Amino acid sequence: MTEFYSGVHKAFVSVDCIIFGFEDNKLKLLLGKRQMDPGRGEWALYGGFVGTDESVDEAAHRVLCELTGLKNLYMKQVHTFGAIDRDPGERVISVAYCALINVKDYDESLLQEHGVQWVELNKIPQLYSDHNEMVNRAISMLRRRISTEPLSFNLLPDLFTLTQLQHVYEAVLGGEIDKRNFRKRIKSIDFIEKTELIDKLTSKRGAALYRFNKRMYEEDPSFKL
Amino acid sequence: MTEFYSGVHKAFVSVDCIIFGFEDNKLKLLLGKRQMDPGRGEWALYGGFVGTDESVDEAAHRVLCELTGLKNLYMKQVHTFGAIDRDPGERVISVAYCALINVKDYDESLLQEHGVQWVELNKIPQLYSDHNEMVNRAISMLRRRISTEPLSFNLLPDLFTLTQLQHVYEAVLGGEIDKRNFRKRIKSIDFIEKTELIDKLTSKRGAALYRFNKRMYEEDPSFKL
DNA sequence: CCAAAAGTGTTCCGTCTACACCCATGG
DNA sequence: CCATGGGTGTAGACGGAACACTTTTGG
Repeated sequence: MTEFYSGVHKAFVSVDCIIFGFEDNKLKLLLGKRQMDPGRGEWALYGGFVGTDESVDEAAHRVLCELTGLKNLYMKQVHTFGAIDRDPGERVISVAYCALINVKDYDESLLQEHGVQWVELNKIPQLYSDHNEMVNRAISMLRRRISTEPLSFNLLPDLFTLTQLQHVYEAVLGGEIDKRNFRKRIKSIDFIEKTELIDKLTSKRGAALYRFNKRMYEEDPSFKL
Repeated sequence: MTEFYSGVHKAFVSVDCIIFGFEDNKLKLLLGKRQMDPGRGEWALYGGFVGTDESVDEAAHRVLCELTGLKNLYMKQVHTFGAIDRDPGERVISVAYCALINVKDYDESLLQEHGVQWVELNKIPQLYSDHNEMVNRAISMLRRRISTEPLSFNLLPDLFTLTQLQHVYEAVLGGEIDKRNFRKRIKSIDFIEKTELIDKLTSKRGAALYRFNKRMYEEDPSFKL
């Protein structure tokens, strides 16, 4: 109940982004090699410091936007990491954020520019400091939430086929899903709308394109898959 | 990927504790009136600053121990709050922690000493700064997790009756539970052990006392209630 | 002897799971 | 014409929900 500003030390506060994307039916994340000390050259998450003129959430969105050029992406706090020596240089407390992006929205040239690349989940190297732990927590969180919140659409284009959607669930949950059971459940969900459009890219016959109706979801935000 | 220690500001980092207890078949939390500016006299959570010589998790345990005298309590990070003006004085980023304690372990005289008291969940007043939001998040987290993790035992003495246990679930989930179905499920859980002891305090007939076998749970940490 | 809490099984219903074949089309 | 992915229904198993009466004993 007591607060003394004096005699209490301050710390740097940073954000680190665990950025998931979906490509080639695989879940991937965006990693790069650190271009600064400490830890130069090590694989790491993309991050940045929280400034005076922004909240922690705003800092996370700013950093993500610096990297991707995209705003208003899905982003949720995962956990705050505060071990004394987690940063070898200074006392830095870091708030990890999980982001989901549609890989097709991502400008490829920015990958080069920021020195980051998409890495498959099962090929994640050892990362700087406690970043592997951040990734692991983000993955568990994603697995837990994907069945109760409409997250999967953030990894796909606005229009998607049911096969694509199923592949997202398979990639996140790590297992095969029965096609007929999956589609049965989807049919019972009002806010996944079938459009008149047909995707002819992935099959000769063509597959119906669906859309996530956010407005309808918000009217009745119950979800179970 | 870049980190500049220079030109980046530091912030105070604090922890705030949402402390749940179970008494009179009600879920309660420990609140007090702030004894310091800013916000002196307002209802608030108990908190403190993170020191140089401790991790954020350690700070949370230290603060909780200052208040209750108890160590090794169940404690989990809830969320980090980082709005620019959440503290009217300085830039303070606060990590909220949820703790579960057995009210009977708690020394009543400490309540007076620290100026805190047990408040029923549905009688929570308006709190200082963003503390109401912290409480709300902690409650949702508790509700979500109590069905998949063996949290309930932290709110009870080592030995408890099934009726007590059921009351904990009813208080947390907010609804009545069928006694027979509840007990059927408990019977199928190996790590909730029936002892030979009988509690004669709450009923004339006497009720069997049970115990949470932590070792057994850790061997097979699956749980669903 | 009665009030008060402990303790005990069965039936029903909805949900999840397993499973195999036909369709449309581009090359 | 055939290879490729798209699309569809049913039956059986399982788990959760509803439901009422007997037991014990202190006062």
